[in-house]
Amino acid sequence: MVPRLTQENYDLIHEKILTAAENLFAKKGYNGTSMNDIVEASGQSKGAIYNHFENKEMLFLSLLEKQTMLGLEQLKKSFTAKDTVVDKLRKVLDLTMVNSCDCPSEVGRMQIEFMIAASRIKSLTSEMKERYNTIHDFVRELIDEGIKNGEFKSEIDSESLTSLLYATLDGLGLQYSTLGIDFDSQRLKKELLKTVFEGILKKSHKRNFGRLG
Amino acid sequence: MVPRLTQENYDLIHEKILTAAENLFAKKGYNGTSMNDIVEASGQSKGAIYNHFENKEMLFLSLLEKQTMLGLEQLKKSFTAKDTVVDKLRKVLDLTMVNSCDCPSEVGRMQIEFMIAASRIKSLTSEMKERYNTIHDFVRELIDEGIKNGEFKSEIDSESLTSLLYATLDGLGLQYSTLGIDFDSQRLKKELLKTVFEGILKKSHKRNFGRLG
DNA sequence: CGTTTATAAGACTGACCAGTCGTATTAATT
DNA sequence: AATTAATACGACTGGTCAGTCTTATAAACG
Repeated sequence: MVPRLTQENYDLIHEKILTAAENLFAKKGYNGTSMNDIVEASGQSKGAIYNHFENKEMLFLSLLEKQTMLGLEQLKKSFTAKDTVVDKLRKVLDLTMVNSCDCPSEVGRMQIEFMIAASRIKSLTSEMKERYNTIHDFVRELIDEGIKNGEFKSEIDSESLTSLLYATLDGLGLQYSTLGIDFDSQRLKKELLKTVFEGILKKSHKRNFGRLG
Repeated sequence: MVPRLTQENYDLIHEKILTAAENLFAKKGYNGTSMNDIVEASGQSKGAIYNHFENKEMLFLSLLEKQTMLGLEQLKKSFTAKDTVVDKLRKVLDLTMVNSCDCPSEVGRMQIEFMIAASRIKSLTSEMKERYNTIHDFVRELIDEGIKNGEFKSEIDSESLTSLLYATLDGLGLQYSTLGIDFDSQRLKKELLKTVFEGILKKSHKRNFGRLG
């Protein structure tokens, strides 16, 4: 390998492309953003972009991968030793609701849009599934932990419940981003927690939940 | 007006276009279906299609409108006098889960795709919002009825709960149609009902619910 | 210093697609 | 039968866009 640029310059360009793409996808969506838009915004040439990323889809997946990893990392860091599972789930909800409802970065929206575009393409679907499973498993493990440590009723089905929780968040994000429905996300979050935890918490833990919720 | 065709012929062509479009949108999605596809499948000319529908978006909205109305009509017909609100909500869920999870017609999927495409266009967003409100209000009225007749706890917020319920269904449909996640929809439905109604039903109604759920 | 080669540049290509427009057809009217 | 006008027809247009390809540049190396 005889690179034309130093590693730092290469990385700089890589980052410039990613940053420009991230802003554009967030602002104009996946389909609404053309590669030429990214050329213009990044100040890099088309040749450069196609040298760094195989195609538009792979560029998007890189972005998604990065965001997922950052999100999970952030969550794990925020967990403390004395957090109950409910506390932890509340933190997951905090992060996800910010992304899906207040949409500062519109991560949720562009992800949903891409999922739909990608769902026609087999290779991409499996990559998206993997990413979905990463997050899904993270939540399911928390719920399992709650069953094990006696916070939640033992008869609940953690698999189904995870699907439902995650689907709800996806759905809220979808409604927000497509219809622009201005949810009072704080109130909604409270209601979601109250309703769901009312159904799954053991009686002995409900008083404790009420104090915190 | 001096129509070339008899009203019956006109209606026949109208229906042919709608039927062809419905199948194509369901199979290939909104973006994946070109007007030429619809020309081919319907056996009608482009001119004919643009004579019947202002443009692709309006054709799609006609379809959506029709499906919404049919769905609500079907629901209302299925309600009986001795149905509790829980029974009625279960019927709503039945219909929606069939559309969003078993996806025989992929209504949910193409709707979601269109919502995303349409959300960049102001005029369409308001039409989608109207449609959303129709269904949302239908569910909210049911929940209010449940609060009034004493089935549900009086402190629940019917507005938030409706958003949550509907978002969950949208989210499940999204996950199914984009990731092809093969939910056991019967199990999920049970879990959703159990969790949510555990949280909102008054104690005096819970035994009754358990018998039915 | 000249060769090699990874990388960048950006004009260009080929395919697609929503929508138009001039023409043809035929039902209703006179 | 002739006229009128709603409707159908389908080749065509103008524009978009992902991705390619040729050329240019500059870092590394002998």
